[in-house]
Amino acid sequence: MLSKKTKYGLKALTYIVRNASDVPVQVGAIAKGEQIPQKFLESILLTLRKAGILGSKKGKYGGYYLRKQPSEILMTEVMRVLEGPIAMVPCVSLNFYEKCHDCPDEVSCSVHKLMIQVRDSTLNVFKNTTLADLSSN
Amino acid sequence: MLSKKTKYGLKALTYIVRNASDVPVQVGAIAKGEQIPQKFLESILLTLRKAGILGSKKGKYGGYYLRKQPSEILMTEVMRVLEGPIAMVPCVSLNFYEKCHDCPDEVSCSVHKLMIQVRDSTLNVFKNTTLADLSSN
DNA sequence: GTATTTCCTATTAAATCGATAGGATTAATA
DNA sequence: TATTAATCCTATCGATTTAATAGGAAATAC
Repeated sequence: MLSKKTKYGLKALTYIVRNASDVPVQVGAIAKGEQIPQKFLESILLTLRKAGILGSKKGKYGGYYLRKQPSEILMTEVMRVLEGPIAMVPCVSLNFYEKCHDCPDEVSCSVHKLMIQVRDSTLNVFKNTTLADLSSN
Repeated sequence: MLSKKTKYGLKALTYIVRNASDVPVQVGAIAKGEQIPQKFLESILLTLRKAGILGSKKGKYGGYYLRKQPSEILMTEVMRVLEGPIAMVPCVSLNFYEKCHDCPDEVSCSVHKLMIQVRDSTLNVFKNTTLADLSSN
């Protein structure tokens, strides 16, 4: 299941793309426009800022803005920041690899083989989709 | 994340394929061979039996066996029984569809579009993989 | 009839998720 | 400089889900 965090994060990002102007987009506006609990959204945008995807400005007329062009923000990056590993098991994760201890041998593991295929096919979608694609109608 | 339930279930199924004979395969043997807590495994195999994937025999020399040929058991079926929906959000699920209430319009939802692509690519893997594929070395 | 195995229900401990609370920090502007 | 408005930060909480365990009922081989 996609977490609410990720879902809200994606919606917020597209909202920012669609409402970008010379002043940053405020959390309150996004929360209202996308039906997201504001305090929850605050923490999500903070995560995206710390990951370098968003920039922010404090104080009056402050808010959030994109650090890169929408067409340069890949879903691989966004999903890893918000949702964590793209792979369904740590032992096939490219960015969050972990050996699984209940598995004597990865190569012969049936689950391993299947999950590599799932990872690759999902990865293929994410690396060919940018925030610009998401934001277009 | 893939649940332990699904992981154990897949391992158990391949164990049954690899150790099939004229007598059913016992839970204890699978648990030992695949390092799975036996009581937990019992409930998983019960789920697979109720779904029609496994058959069972009670009492001495009882155990579990496949109801179909390994090559006829698709991962789509197994995954839906063990893990539930293949889609990451209910609003793009083929077998477990649910409207999402925080979304005024599915067609224009950016998350929706992306998740349909992920669903289709994952589905493509599962429908082209059988238990026989998993069980071969 | 006894041992062995699956079947069934209930419970529990731990982890995760979604959300909230309350205030600290920063910046615009009157 | 005081006020207002926004992000920033930490902590916490309740609900849900997950992984696992417990205990015994039902069926079957011998």
